[in-house]
Amino acid sequence: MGSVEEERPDGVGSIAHRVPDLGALELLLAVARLGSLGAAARELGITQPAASSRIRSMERQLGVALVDRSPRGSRLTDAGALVTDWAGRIVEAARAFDAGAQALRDRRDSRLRVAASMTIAEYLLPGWLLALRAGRPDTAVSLLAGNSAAVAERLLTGEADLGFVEGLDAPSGLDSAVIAHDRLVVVVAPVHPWARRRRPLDASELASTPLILREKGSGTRQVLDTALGGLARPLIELSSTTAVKAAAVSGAGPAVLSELAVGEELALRRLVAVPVDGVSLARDLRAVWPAGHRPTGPARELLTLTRG
Amino acid sequence: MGSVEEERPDGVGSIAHRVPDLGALELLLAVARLGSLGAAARELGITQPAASSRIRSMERQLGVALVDRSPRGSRLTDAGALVTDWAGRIVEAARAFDAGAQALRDRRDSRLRVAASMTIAEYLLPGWLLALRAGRPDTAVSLLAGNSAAVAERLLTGEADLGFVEGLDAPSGLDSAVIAHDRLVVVVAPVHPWARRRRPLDASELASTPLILREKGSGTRQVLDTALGGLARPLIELSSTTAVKAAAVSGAGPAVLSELAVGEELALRRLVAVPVDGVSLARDLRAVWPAGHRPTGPARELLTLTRG
DNA sequence: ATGGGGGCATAAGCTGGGCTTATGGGGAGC
DNA sequence: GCTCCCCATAAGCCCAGCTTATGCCCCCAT
Repeated sequence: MGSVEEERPDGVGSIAHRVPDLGALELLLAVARLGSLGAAARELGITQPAASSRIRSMERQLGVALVDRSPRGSRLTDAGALVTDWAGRIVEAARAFDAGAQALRDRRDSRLRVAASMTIAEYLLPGWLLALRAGRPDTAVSLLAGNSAAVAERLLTGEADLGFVEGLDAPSGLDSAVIAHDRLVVVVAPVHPWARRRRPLDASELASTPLILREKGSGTRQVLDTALGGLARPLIELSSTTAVKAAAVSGAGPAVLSELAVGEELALRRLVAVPVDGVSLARDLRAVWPAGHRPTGPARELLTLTRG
Repeated sequence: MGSVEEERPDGVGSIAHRVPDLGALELLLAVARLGSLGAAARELGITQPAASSRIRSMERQLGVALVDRSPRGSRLTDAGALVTDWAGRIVEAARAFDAGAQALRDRRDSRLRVAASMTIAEYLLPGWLLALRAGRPDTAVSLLAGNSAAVAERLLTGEADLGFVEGLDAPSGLDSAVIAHDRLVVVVAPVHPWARRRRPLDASELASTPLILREKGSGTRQVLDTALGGLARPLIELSSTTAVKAAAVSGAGPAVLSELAVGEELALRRLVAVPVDGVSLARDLRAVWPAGHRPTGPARELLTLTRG
């Protein structure tokens, strides 16, 4: 009201200006945990005035009082407790990001070299890396992402210690253990006619409908092509899972994705799963390693984590 | 190696310096979606050089090439696709944060005033608000968090249109619909002796063990006290779910929390659930409204979302 | 072949947010 | 009453990120 600014209809567009940055959120979490601005500042290696000012500017930005200050410490307000919890989820995602990014970078002198398919690297590995870091903080992990064949090759040439692939059968020359199951799902935006569909799609219907797909060569695409007999018709081909999801959410058409990739979207009903019949879209997720060389050390540790 | 910096053992402490800020992550997502730095820049309302420089500094920070630039556009590298997906999850959490924060602030002239218990406000409402915003972008929602009694009062005095509470029975004077089920769980860090325990805990054992708890008066605490006959022994009392989780994860002792609150921690094995027997820790999550006044308009919309 | 447009990079300069140091006031405990 | 631990304010510094102004490259259409 009264501000000209952009022509954005408030709620669309850059969220970064409306959400405090990660440093501020971490600070808030520290304040919640430690009960004082000064203590939180010390933990983060900044000075108390810096913490004080940062919390205050966060309160100004959000328009809500977050902490009750007193000469004996600071406690969260009710709103502050909520905000802090929401902040925790952002920070959690950031930690997963960091764990993954570090593995992408560490290529040198890593004690554990992992090769994984895209889907697994995207959705499962960061969590595993976090858990591993919790138990073995000094284990440097490197990550190479590629398709099943690339993973197998890395293992056989000794460039990787442990691999993860999705698919119906284990690559030859490798031992494997099934660690989880996955399934491709057909998803549409809630506004799409298929969202209300009860009668399952069959193979021919799926094959004759233009779909939003990953490009040829991706594991997801291969499974679908195989299931349909090489007939999947692309509406558009996109280069990343994220792009496919975004297109589907925006209503461009039906997409086919791993259920790992759309779990959250389904929960939030940004996407709706369409029942499918007569098409085998299931696949296993496997840990793989060179035949006869049971994983030891950090690799064994990681393998244990993945099976729980 | 070679840098003095902090005495932090790399992996501990402030994550904010190792993770690009939200603006950069949003930019990366836009680049992935639109296929060009310039187009992404336009969408975010910045200039092309700004986008170029920001992506470049993000690549420098992460030590990984994210996009392949060409005179005809930019595409993600393999590593970039991974990073973009991980970034998407941070941004998603940020959107939930924003939706929640906006509801905390909007107190005035909101078309839908919601009152909710802490647990529901923390874990479920942001997702609902996002979904609501997707369908009805112009619905201003305000959120008041409080215990069941407070929620009931807000509804009865007309200060709120729709409420959400957790508990065994619906407050009197209100109509209600069960929208989900919840259960308190006993959780410990993986290093805690109870983490390997097979034999379920019984009520007396739980009552005689000092626990990390929310403070008296919180809904979670009340359910536990009731289940144990008012006997829960606090090891420490903390003011927020986040603080309780952090204490439990750090191994301070067993904590009792809603399973909604610890879902992610259990999945990542940062916490382990301890089996419990002979203590009724289940509770319903209910939508509530003044008796006889079925929700209409935006309230009905939201109610539909919660049952999906 | 040639000009235009879309794509990206580099350079120079400005601004503001977030940091620091320095200082002051308020409550609790020995 | 002295001391310690809170927090707030003020003044100044610095760098990250933005903008404007260029230039190069490639493709395509005229």
